[in-house]
Amino acid sequence: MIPNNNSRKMFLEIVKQLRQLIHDENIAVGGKLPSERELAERLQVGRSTVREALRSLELLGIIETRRGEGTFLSDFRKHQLVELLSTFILQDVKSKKDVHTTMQALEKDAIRTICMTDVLHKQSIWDAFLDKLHEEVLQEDIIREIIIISNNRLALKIWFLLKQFADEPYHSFMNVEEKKAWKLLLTNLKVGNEQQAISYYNEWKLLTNRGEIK
Amino acid sequence: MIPNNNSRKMFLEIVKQLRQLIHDENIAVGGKLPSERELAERLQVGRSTVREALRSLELLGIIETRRGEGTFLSDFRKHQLVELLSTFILQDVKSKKDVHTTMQALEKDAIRTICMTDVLHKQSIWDAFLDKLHEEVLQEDIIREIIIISNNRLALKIWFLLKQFADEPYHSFMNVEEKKAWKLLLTNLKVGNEQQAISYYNEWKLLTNRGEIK
DNA sequence: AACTATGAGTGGTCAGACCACTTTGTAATT
DNA sequence: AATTACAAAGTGGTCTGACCACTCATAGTT
Repeated sequence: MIPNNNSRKMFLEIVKQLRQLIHDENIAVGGKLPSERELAERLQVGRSTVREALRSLELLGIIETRRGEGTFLSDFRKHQLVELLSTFILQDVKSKKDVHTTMQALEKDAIRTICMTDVLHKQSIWDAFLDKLHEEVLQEDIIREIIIISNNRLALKIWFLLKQFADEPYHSFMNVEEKKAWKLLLTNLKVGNEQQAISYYNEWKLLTNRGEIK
Repeated sequence: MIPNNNSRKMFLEIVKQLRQLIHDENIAVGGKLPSERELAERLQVGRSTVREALRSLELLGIIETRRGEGTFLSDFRKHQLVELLSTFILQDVKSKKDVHTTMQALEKDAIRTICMTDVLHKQSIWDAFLDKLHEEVLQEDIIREIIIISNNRLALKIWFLLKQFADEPYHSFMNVEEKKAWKLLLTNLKVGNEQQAISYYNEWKLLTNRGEIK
């Protein structure tokens, strides 16, 4: 229960336990964490050790501290940590390509899952999406909805994380051709035609890659 | 020169200065940084403040510390962020089913990618794998190889991470039936027959889920 | 009722003390 | 002379206690 062995790095253990604590106490974004002194006592470590863990999470943008007030869980999906880290990490083209490839894997799987599940593709929501195509619609909005409906929250979260590293097609509006591909995709989706749906997905992907040189 | 104002967050300043120091002294990857005590004196701050900055960089994977030896600049291209953030993301995902589903999405995509790419499926390595099936072989070993060959390092990283949360089929050896399914899978894989390969993949998945109640 | 002062609570920083571990140099042994 | 054993120095890991600066609620004053 108490891994206070010396060989292990205690501050990493505290990071782990903080994660657990946030989950157990159901602390929401913006919520307040226990004070450093209280954490030290509860976790049976010195305050400096707690601080090392907290400072690490702060640099990551996971928490936010305000002197005199306390430590708060922050919305790390927004903050600039992605920019900070991307300068170190996903620099080379190969990595960016991996991001897109992996996102496509998740997207296709969502489509396939929906096609194979009666209760999912036989929903009236697809007609609502088809209507939406007459308005201005962002590429990412409709895809996000599809992944949501596929009912894999983990995949959704990973996809959401990756999207912040991906730049190209997701933040733009659809043009006429893309809307056409989506119309065909959705039409096949709502009758559970996996083959055709994936086929039109691939067609859409070819369209969004306009201008990109690989 | 010395921003020891109280309003500013000192440890963030130290992070900045450490980056400057690494640049100025031209410390290469694997090189040694000054000791914590020396840094504290040179930067005119307490050792604990230096440590908070160092621990942050360590959690980011930018530096590496070895007790008794010192602090070293590490290769930050092996990004730790996906692991870190994903573990924080995974906290509120209760269902392990999502983990399995997502892993399967990555696995299937690797198989499909290989089938669709001549240079990948027309490799002699598949014959080597078929030979291996005569020995004791772990489920995860062969899948890992497939994802590696699909040449998406990000997907591999995510898959590897998820595997730590998934216990069921991956850590066990194959039985006779599973080997049979794999044999058929690999046979179709090496001729690029995507449909059949996926089909036998699904068959294998049914086998590994023996005893599991969903 | 509005304002002020005070104190409790919180994060920010520092100094000093051990501990555990690695390396290195030196003394003892062979 | 070579090897071994041991002691010391250096390093990161952790804890403690002490201030400081700041925020906030509240008791007290006007």
